[in-house]
Amino acid sequence: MKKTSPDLAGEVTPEGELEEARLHHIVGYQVAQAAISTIASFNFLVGKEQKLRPVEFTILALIRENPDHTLARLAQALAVTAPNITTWIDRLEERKLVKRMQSSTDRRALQIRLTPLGAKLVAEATTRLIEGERKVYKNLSDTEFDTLIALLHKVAGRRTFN
Amino acid sequence: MKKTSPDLAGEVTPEGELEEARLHHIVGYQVAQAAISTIASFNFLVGKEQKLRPVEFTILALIRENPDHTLARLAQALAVTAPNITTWIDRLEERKLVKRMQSSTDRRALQIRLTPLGAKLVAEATTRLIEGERKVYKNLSDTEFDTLIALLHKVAGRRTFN
DNA sequence: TATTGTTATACTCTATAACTATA
DNA sequence: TATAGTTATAGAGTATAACAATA
Repeated sequence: MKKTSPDLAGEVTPEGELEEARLHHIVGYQVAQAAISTIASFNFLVGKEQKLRPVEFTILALIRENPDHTLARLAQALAVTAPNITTWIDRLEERKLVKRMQSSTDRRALQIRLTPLGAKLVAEATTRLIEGERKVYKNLSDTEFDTLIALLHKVAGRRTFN
Repeated sequence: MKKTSPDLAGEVTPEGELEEARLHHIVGYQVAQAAISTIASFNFLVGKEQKLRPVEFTILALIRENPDHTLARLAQALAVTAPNITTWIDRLEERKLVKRMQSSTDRRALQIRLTPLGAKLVAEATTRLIEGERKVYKNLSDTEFDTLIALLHKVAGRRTFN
């Protein structure tokens, strides 16, 4: 990679190291940059082999955690719209990974559960990820790893601002 | 919100608290969940008012940090394809926020710089975000906040796995 | 009258392929 | 022959609106 120097045209901005440093203190920026890494890591560890996208794993994981959730609550947890979640669940149901079940108390609502196949897939993917991430992110100590997860969980808990 | 109990159909998965706990130890999962929060936070703090999307802010921020980067390197930093970055830069250039400049050493390459207007926008957005996020994520102490950012930076640094 | 979920549809985003200009 | 960037185009993802069924 050859180093280049630009034709300064006068109407560009001058440098400022202070400004540069400030960007590193924005959580959203760092989360976005970290997400690029974790998505690539996911695809490397499980995505290709299990034919599972990050979103699909997250959906399965959320269903796994909240087996009695309705589609509406699942959509809220993923911050996507209702028609959107319908499409994703359609696809997962076609692959026999999840199953829509009618609520016994509210006949409008559907509840989503993993099938044994879906549960198996999530379990396998989870194992691969837990073991794989420790290797991928071996620049973090075990303590740092656990701290990071705890702090991210705190961030994720905040969903409303006013 | 009414609590419901599903019609168990026999082919659904039984529960398992151990499995549930394991999901929380996947960095990618926690990053994805945190990103939902930080994107919502961004839109609340600057997105609407400055008509800037998270991606656009990230692009401007990256240009701000690396003013001599070529489009190719910018695309790599964002993990998007070349045609994709062309479109984003087109839009930002139309708004007079960035400027393409021909490299003096490689006549194929273009280097991207912020215009004064672009630099002003990033600076303002940065200020809003730094102040705003501290309020939004007030469930984190200042120390935790700094630790989180440092650890995310470590994660973001890992981009290749083999 | 409000809510759950689906369908229809349009819009945005992203990726692949083909092209040019230059190295 | 390989690389930087653009254009053209198709596919995937997402959102809004309208609808049926139920609360």
